[in-house]
Amino acid sequence: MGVTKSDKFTQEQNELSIMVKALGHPARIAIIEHLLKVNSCICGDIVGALPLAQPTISQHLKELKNAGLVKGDVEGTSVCYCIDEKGFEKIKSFFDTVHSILQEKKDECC
Amino acid sequence: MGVTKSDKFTQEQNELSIMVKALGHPARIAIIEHLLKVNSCICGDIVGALPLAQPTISQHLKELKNAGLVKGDVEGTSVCYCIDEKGFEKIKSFFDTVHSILQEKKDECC
DNA sequence: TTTATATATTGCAATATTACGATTAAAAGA
DNA sequence: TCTTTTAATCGTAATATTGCAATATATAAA
Repeated sequence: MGVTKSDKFTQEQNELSIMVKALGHPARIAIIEHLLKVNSCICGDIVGALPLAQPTISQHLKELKNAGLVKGDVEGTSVCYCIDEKGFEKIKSFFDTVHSILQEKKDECC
Repeated sequence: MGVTKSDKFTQEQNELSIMVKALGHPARIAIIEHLLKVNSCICGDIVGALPLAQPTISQHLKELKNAGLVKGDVEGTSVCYCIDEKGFEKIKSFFDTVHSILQEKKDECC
């Protein structure tokens, strides 16, 4: 039905999947990579750097913001976007845990 | 248009986003967590462990398999699913990189 | 105040995803 | 062979996502 049964899963599972899902699009990966590359935080010139129209990028930025992966500071007419470390820490800690569990039980599987 | 413009992004961005996207659903997070919990690899009793119907889980497993995050070994009538470490290594290495870049440029941002 | 600039929002078309009942396929056992 | 068991596939309904043109909004500059 196109509708995820969120109520059937834990809050942690839902929260994690929302953050991870926000990175499940090449444009949003590209936005994050761009924000990492320019070493101060960057404004709307993300639009110039990506091959998508301004409204599309604005929408992607909104999703990244909702997921807690990006912050936006208004500065006059423009907006300064930058990475929200807290979100990335949460994701990283999940994958770190997966990795260490896999290390422990090395070779038990297929 | 509901269609991602993959051709406008790098192969790495596309591949990473496909793997990450596969984890962008609470059921698929739950499947991975389940596979980590049972310390030998587990078969179709994932269906018993999750609050979704068998065809739905089969579909989620297929997506995880396509993304290279899970492997399935046929064993008679049943199938033994387990985590594909290689996929998780790739994802982890992305988030490790993000983390270390963020460490370097501590406090430059918003 | 008018104008220019930068972003966000709206509305919509095309496509993708989620979920599951019904069915099929494939191997094991009677 | 027939039956049972397990998992995949098909078909379909409901909903979500992607992308952009057009438009709105908001601040700065003239």
